[in-house]
Amino acid sequence: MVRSTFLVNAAYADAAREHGLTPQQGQLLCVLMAQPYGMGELGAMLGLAKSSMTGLVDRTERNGLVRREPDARDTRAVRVALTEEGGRLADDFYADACRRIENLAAGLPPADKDALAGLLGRVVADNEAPEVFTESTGGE
Amino acid sequence: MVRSTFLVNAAYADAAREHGLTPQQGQLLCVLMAQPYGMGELGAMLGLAKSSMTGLVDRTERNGLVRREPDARDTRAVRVALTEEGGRLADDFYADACRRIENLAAGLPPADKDALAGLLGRVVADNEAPEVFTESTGGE
DNA sequence: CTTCGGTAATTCGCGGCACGAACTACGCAA
DNA sequence: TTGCGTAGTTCGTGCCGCGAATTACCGAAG
Repeated sequence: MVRSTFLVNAAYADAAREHGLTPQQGQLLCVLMAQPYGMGELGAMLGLAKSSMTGLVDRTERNGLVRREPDARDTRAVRVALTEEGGRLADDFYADACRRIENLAAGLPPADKDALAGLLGRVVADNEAPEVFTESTGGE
Repeated sequence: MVRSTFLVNAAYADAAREHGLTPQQGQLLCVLMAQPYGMGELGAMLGLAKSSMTGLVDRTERNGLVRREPDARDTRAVRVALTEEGGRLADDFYADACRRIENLAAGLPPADKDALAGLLGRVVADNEAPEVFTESTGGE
């Protein structure tokens, strides 16, 4: 259902706005919660061109949420890391976004919520790691 | 699951791009498949400010997909309608987008697909028409 | 009829977002 | 050393979304 996607999108965007973030900047912060990454890695993870990343990191850096650090192993490369403030905001935003999305399913009985989570998890798993081992379904 | 939303978004965006549309223009076409609407109505349906609609309709009109028609009852108002070409494209795009999204669940057995559709439908129904009749669940 | 508040849409200026092409600067191997 | 590949940036373009101000009209109240 496409419409359920709109709901999630809207909930996500609302959560971001309420924390003074754009959805993209929020996503960036969430990715960086785990660990710092290089620009190229971030682009791959978020599905963006390198040139798009520069701007996104620029804006987020200007807001004091992330920092560019030199990579010890590679003079060319850069590690993007959360600042103190960025880390706090990321935690808050992440929790809030989860809460809101959880809330969308509030009308469902717990068993159905579990079922839904399980099904969506399967869909994600099926689509997240394709490419390899396309044995029987002559894909492309 | 937020990630399933990304998948749907990506599938939708891909479908749009392949038909030479932006996601927003694709959405506009889909809404107009049913019938023409005024600018204000469209803004409400798509969750956009009126000033945002003007530009979106401008660009889509420039591509020859929609047309502004005067409203017989109200000289101020405008009806936005699909052109011939826009109608064809809307049909194609809509079918394609549905196919792609359907495909995301291809790895699930039919029974699970039905279950998923049912659950998501409930979530949508619960969230689409709130506001009224919040009787027992002291909502908000 | 005139006045006047509300409404439909547009215009303007701003900023975010995404892209590709061109460029810099470095890593690395031949 | 030469030269290819890679990490990031810059630049120019276009889409998108917003709020504030503006234009033009509707409709009701006086």
